[in-house]
Amino acid sequence: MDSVFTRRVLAVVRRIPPGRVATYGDVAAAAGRPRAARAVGNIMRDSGGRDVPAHRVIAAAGKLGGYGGRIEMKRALLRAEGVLVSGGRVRDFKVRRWRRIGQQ
DNA sequence: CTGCTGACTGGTA
DNA sequence: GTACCAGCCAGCA
Repeated sequence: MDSVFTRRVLAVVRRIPPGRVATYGDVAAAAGRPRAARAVGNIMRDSGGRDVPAHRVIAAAGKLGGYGGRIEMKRALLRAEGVLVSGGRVRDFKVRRWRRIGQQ
């Protein structure tokens, strides 16, 4: 069974709109634990198979972060939503970043 | 309980 | 710009 924190994190990630991205820290904050970015990463790693757009969760400063060793797939999914990636960074990160998730 | 392990982050050099 | 580092925290042995 998932812990409360895990469920909250998954719920938050599911609210990220297509074409937008959020950092592990943003998700952690939205889930109520601003400093649990690493824990969020662990949850994303184990979120395979679930109905969760984990590819929209990236690292700080627009860096891609990980994707179970399948970064190419992460880039492809983002590109399919109109999010361009170059030099290992999401372009227009500041504009595409989804903050304050949970407040609408 | 203790002690790792990370899809992390912000600070410093 | 890059590199290293301490702090962080859920999950698991």
